[in-house]
Amino acid sequence: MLLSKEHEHLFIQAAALQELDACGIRPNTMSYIDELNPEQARAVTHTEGPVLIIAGAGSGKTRVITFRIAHMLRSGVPQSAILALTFTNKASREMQQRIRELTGEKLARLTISTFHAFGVRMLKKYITRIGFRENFSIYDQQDQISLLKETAREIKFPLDRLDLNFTLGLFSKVKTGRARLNEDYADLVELYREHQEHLKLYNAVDFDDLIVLPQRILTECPDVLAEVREQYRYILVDEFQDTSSEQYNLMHMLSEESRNVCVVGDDDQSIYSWRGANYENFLQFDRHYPERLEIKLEQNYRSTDTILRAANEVIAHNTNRRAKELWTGQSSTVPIELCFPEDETEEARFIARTIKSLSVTEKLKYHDVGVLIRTNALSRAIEEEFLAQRIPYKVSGGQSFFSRSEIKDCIAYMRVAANPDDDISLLRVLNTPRRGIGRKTLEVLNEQTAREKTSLHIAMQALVSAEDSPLSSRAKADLEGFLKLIEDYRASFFSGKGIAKTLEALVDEIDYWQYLVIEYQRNDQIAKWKFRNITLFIASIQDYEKDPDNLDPSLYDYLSRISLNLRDDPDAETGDGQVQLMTIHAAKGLEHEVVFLAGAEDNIIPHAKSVEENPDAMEEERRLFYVALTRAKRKLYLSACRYRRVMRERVSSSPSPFIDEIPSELVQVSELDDALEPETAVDYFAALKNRFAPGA
DNA sequence: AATCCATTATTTTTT
DNA sequence: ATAATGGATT
Repeated sequence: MLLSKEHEHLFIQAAALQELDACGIRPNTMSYIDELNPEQARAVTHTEGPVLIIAGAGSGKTRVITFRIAHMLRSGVPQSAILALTFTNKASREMQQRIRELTGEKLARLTISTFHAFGVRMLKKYITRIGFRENFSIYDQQDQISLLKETAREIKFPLDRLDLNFTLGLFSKVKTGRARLNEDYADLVELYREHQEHLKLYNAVDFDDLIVLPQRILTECPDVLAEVREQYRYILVDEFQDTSSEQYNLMHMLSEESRNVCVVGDDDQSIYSWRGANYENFLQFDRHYPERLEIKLEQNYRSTDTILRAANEVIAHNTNRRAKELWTGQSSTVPIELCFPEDETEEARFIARTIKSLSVTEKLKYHDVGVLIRTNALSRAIEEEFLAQRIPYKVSGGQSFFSRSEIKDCIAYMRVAANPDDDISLLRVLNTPRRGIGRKTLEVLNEQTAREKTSLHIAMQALVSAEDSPLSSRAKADLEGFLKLIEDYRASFFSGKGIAKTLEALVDEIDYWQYLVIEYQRNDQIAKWKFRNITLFIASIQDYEKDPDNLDPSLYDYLSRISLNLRDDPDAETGDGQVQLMTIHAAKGLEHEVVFLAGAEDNIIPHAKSVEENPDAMEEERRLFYVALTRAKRKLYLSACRYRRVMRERVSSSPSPFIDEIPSELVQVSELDDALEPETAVDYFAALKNRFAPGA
């Protein structure tokens, strides 16, 4: 190919104009075409047939996708015919928002959702076709771990020989066809079978099922397949590099006939292989859609030349990638800044101080700053410093509001009301608050469930009414009371009373407040704080119920939102004027004027555990580092501590090997001036005190 | 038989 | 620092 860059552009521009012509749209009515470069325009206007868009970091991918959908709508494609699949809920919300702004239309019939949320939609509609009952529960990792423990106990699998996380990961691979239970894992075969059987018994599905079961429906019910294909004639997949084989298969099933499928991705930003993301999908796409149009977006509009060169150099060390070179017109003399703080406290202090001074000297707004970390655990020191320095910040990800024990208790009650066979949730609330149902009673119940192959709820009903019940009359009475509670509130949740109102009454009836007071008698502040969280939770359910955009506000719908993280976190504030603190994974797709990468150390990135488990992970860790670098628009800071507190010990730490892959002329090592002013020290303790004892 | 209390091991990333 | 487990206590 001897065409110069400009010639190539002209050539592609001409092709884009032709596409427009073919749709009967005159270019001058499509003003936004002028805002796109030729490749982008082509990607927007080529709506028929398969398209593969390789979109480098910062190449305007989101613009292309939103413009493309807007363009299709303007060309007369009905909203209901379009299915846009994203990877995270944040991405799908954002896409919805941007398209709404662009078209100025209500988008009630447009489907933009994550693969998992789409799976839930399908299951809600069709799950009875494959022998499941309605009102299924969705089990997250936590629930799955509890279930695995229960199952192991039941079949007397020695718990101390069971690595729960490893086993769960293996089971997930088995279910999605990425591993087999061969002779190495012969002892796990029974456990796996029992585990799956329990899921079905409890009318529960896991995250993998959300992708696998819809495929089963489509395979077993040709009428459903035809119906769904007929509806979604245009399919778009964002973050294609993060799709798993199962997700790919689902997408392929839907688009095989219409062939209008557009996938957008960047292999250099594939950072979810631990969740099944499969690089092979690019090759698979080439095979399944040989007539596809391939478009490469390589012009970067985000970062300075310095940052981009560093990122390019780093990622070039990976061997497994499609050739690609990002370029930008934005030259810069501002170097990447690297520093070596003594420990994580000093690192946090450095970050906080730098942000403060930039906000004065450069008039930088807090929300233009992103602080990236490899693991959630690294956030603590930084959060404490931000609190001390009164820097407003927002953490995305990590321990969310919904994983607090008091909220989980509420959710478990709601889940049991929706699906009484959900043993895992039932076990959680059975004796919370304490109602005298303890170990011995549970033993009897467990015997019954194992013998009769039923859920706990059914076993309880049987034992309460049985004449020759092995239970004491007191235990019987306690169980009976519990069953009646569940039955009453189940009815109430499904009556017109409202979810929030019912939950409020339930919390009141079980006297959860008293329970908190007893559980936390040494610290009544905590009890107050937790009860306040419940109040917030109830209020957020009320908001959900009042929201006119929710077509069908039911308990069931609300619970699936929560399981998919599709919810409005009452903790999350506007985000305006707040420094964004998050993991690199959570930062994908975002950009910030100034980025700090904290903990750029060996064993953190690359993460020791991930490399130890799987040597191939090295390249993925490098991609992760690459993603971190390319989030920055103007200025990038890297910091690597000399020592770090790991658990309770202070261990020495060395810089990440990836730092050495950045050309040294792009980097400036900066000295730390670590004088801590006395009044800041006072503030620090005041802030801490305020944090742990609010209002005191 | 249920609950209380001290000792022990445990931290990757997310739908 | 937190959560789960096992032994002592009511």
